[in-house]
Amino acid sequence: MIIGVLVELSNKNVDRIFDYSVPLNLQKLIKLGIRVEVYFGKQKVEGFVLEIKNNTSVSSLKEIIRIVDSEVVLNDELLYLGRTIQKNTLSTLISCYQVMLPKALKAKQGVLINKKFDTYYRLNSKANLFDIRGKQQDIIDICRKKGSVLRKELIEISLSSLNTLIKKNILIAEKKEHYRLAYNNLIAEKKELTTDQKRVVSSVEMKEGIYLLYGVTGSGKTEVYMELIEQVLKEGKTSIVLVPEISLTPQMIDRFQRRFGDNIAAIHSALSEGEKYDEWRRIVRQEAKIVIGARSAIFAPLENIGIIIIDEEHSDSYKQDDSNPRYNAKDVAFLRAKYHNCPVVMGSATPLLEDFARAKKGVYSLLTLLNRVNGKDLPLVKIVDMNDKIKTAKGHFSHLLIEAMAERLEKNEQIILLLNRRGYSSFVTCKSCGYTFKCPNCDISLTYHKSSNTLRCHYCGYATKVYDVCPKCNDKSLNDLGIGTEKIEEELRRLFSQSRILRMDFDTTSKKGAHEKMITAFRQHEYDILLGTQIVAKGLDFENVTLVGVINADTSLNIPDFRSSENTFSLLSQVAGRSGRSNKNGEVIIQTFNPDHYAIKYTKMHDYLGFYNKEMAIRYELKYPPYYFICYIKISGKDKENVNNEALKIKRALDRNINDAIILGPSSCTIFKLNNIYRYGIIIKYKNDKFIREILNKIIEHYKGNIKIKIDIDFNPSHF
DNA sequence: AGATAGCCGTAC
DNA sequence: TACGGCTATCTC
Repeated sequence: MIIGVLVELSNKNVDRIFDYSVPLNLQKLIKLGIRVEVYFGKQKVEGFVLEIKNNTSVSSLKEIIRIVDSEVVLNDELLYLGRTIQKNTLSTLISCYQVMLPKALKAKQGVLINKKFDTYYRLNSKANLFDIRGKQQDIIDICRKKGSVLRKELIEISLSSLNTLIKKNILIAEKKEHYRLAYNNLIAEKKELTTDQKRVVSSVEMKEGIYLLYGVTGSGKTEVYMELIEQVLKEGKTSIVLVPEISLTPQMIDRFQRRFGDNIAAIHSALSEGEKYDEWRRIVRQEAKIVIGARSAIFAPLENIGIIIIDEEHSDSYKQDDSNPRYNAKDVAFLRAKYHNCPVVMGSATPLLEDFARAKKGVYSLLTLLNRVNGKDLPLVKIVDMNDKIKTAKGHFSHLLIEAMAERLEKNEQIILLLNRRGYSSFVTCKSCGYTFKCPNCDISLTYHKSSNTLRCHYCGYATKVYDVCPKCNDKSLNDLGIGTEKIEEELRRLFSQSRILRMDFDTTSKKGAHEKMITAFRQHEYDILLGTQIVAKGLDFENVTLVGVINADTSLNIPDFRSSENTFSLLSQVAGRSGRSNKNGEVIIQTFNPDHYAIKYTKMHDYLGFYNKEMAIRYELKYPPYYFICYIKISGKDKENVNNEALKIKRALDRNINDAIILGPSSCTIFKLNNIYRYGIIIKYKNDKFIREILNKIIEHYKGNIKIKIDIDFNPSHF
């Protein structure tokens, strides 16, 4: 028997199959997708068995050292997914398999994470139970009753009696594996669905198909998901629910647990690697049938999947963009749904433009929920023009916002304040009028480069000198790059010294469980005002919140990214949706330097369709998705000259080989120099991807032996 | 990734 | 001619 092994080394030069022979005694244990340990050169490495065959062209074969797993870790479906993701993302095949598995199963890191065991005792059936009294008798009674009893429970009766019984060979110890997490298996009531929700549920056919559920904030999308999952569960099938990490709160998990008990497995970043490993094994053993998790949960080793749900589908967190493989969990969801012949349901109050376009075109089926479950209208949105100095006397707070806050506090209602920090500090804004420098070619904010003291466009490479006077208002207050939550908190305490203020941002929530505690405290009205960054915008459901204030709507508008308007509209609409979710009417106040910007205007009107039409026209004009696909190529290395030269060579090669595409760059990346590595980017806008991967593959092949130049390729990047 | 073989410069 | 650093090549 000969097997083809993919070794666990992340290098393009060894990212292929190497043949090994298998000693006779191990042959019957070899399966596709199992891991083996082999000598590779002089080093011992682990690898995945991807081929089982009888012959090879290799003249001298080595034998494998051992089989690592008792069970297959990559089933046929996962093996297939890995190959497909490799083809689509042009990453190494090994990285595609590694991304599917918990770190505990990764060579090197894995050895530190073990399964946890508990000791149990049971009665020795051959033991002589004559002449036993007192506490020993109590222990024996419990063991007789329960069969197998946890050591801890018996110690509570008497440690010495337990030890005596063990010594007399009356009790036999057993090791049982235990999971680090526990779920209640009590299954609670479910809510009666509204007519709207029922209509949506009944429109989903349980076969291959992609649905886009467009439902306004508070329209009860989660109830729809749970109803669909219940149907699937009744058929004996399994489900995956993807949510952005930020909205995978304990409340969310709790909600699913109350409905589905210990059928669920929740995978999120707050879990330790050991806990993730345990959840993974519960899934493999088919003990968990509903997997809830962020991006990587799409690789849950479930069999017989009946539905895949993608909540907040507009979220950019479904795309992995910081390391290889740069995959999108949505694409993987579509592959898995096809494999299992089941539907994918993607839901959002502000669907990603591309997805709504596909729904309109009929590629996806559109489902809508236009009314809130509570029967109330969406909250009233007021816009404050911060250019108007008379309105903004008190620091970052307009009079209108201060008055509205005072009014709500008077009524003992709660307030959420959003400090928009997205894209913080990369662009230059005028402090007095809010003017931002933009690229004349791309309509994208210019980024400040300190080293050369220039403003640059990261799309086309356009560069200009930094002005010290604002061209719009001639004021000399350029370059004030944003504000921090601490500063706002200070102002707040001065303005509302009687109120209880809770600040929530990435600094205050980094500790395990801190996020949950804060949310619970706010829900129980231990605080009046919740001040935070994006973290307060998503999915939270507080019934006493009647006012949402946005301190600065503009920062995310000025990000040098063609999606900045969409992201701003999305963020503002989402945070607005936190207001008035229960029986009290809600209000939203948005402070901005760009009151006439369409992203702000359509937020005010709660008009997703209006925004969609306007933004689509711009995308068409500027040749952005969904009219064009985008591929971003990053070329990096230590030698600036060398990197620049190679980037130019790549650009020329692309120009020669691709004809119906627009190729921009090379231009320097947002962080041009990082750890002494220089980075250049090339953007390809294309319609037909047939030849793109072919030529990019050749470029990768050409540079794979070159240690000086690193090439990263990102198809459909979520941002630049 | 990590080991090794080949190539060139410099030091005696 | 001996040593060392740099680079290209190979690992079943």
